Amino acid sequence: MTHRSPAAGKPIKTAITDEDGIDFAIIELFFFAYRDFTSDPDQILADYGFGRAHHRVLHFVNRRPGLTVAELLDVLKITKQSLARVLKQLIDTDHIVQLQGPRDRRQRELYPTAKGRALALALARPQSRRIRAALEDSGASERPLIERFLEAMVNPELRAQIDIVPANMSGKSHGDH
Amino acid sequence: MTHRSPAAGKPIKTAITDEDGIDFAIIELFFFAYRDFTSDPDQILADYGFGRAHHRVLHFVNRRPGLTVAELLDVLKITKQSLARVLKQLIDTDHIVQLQGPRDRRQRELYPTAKGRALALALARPQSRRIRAALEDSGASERPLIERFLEAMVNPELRAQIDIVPANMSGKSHGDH
DNA sequence: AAATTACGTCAATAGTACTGACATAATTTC
DNA sequence: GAAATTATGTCAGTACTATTGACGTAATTT
Repeated sequence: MTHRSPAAGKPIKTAITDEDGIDFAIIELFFFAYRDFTSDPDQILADYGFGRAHHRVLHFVNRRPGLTVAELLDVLKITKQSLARVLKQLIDTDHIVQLQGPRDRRQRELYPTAKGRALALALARPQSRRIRAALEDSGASERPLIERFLEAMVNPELRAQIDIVPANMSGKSHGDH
Repeated sequence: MTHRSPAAGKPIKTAITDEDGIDFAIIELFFFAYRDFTSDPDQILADYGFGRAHHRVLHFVNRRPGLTVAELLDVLKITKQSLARVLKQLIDTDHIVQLQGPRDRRQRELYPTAKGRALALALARPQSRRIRAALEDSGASERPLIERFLEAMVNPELRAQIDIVPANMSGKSHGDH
């Protein structure tokens, strides 16, 4: 089986290019960029026995303290069962606490503890450093443009999730969407 | 267990912000953007019984026809065993063929078939559309800037992988790195 | 009182990844 | 030519993240 099987098609020896107007350059850059962007926190998480799923939960609980389980599922686009294990571990290790919802007592509002806040910051630090360096490389004044591009990459109907974020205003000023 | 366990820390009710100079806005945008960017091909892949791993292999074999297994492992940053199953499936379904290396007969050069090329294009099409739309939203002239930013997000020592790509020159002209 | 909602949990399964070990063929080195 | 190294393939075992389906409980709504 080291060679081609009898019914196999002929090998194409030319590289795929921008034929059909496909933007392979940016597709590939996006893959590499995200691969390395997530590699920073992955190393820290390994020390805790956590994975990427824990990071995402921790991030959003810190960003929107008091969100409910249902809201978290909606943001992460995963199922209840997938969240269960990860959330349980974060609660057992005292990174997150849940409080009974004030209006609806069935709901669990999720909050970070001091420990959970500290870990979220530690995980975000190398990512933020990478972003700052990349912004400087491409001209520091270009931040709003990068933000607009990334936001435009998100499905329009899901962009509402972004703007839920309470207070990330430090010169954003993109009130035009 | 619906409430806090006795030893649990106190809930923090304020949202994490740009304290410590952490760029949460872009961290989060990058997560959302990549989530939706990969959701397009994921739907197509499901029809074939393939996953994201198949997509990545297919992409790079089309981008660098004739690359060897070792080179592919290096680009994907996964292990031989992880690649094995995915690559075998792509070969069995006649999307990829392997030829004996001309210089070194131990090597397997990987090439796409017409079928594999077609699938790679089909997977890239919605992603490219998304990128084009996002570029238009942020001003069509900003493409080189977005490219520079994404490239700067990649680990410097790994940037060599990007430039291996044979011919994606359609007005790139960023020969300054 | 009945239906619905929010959440939790159990069981079974899948996809992607890992480490470690071992085998084979081809090339390189001594 | 024999020995070491290299490129690849494969086997066994494990882990993490995710899935679907089913069921249970408490609280709210109808």
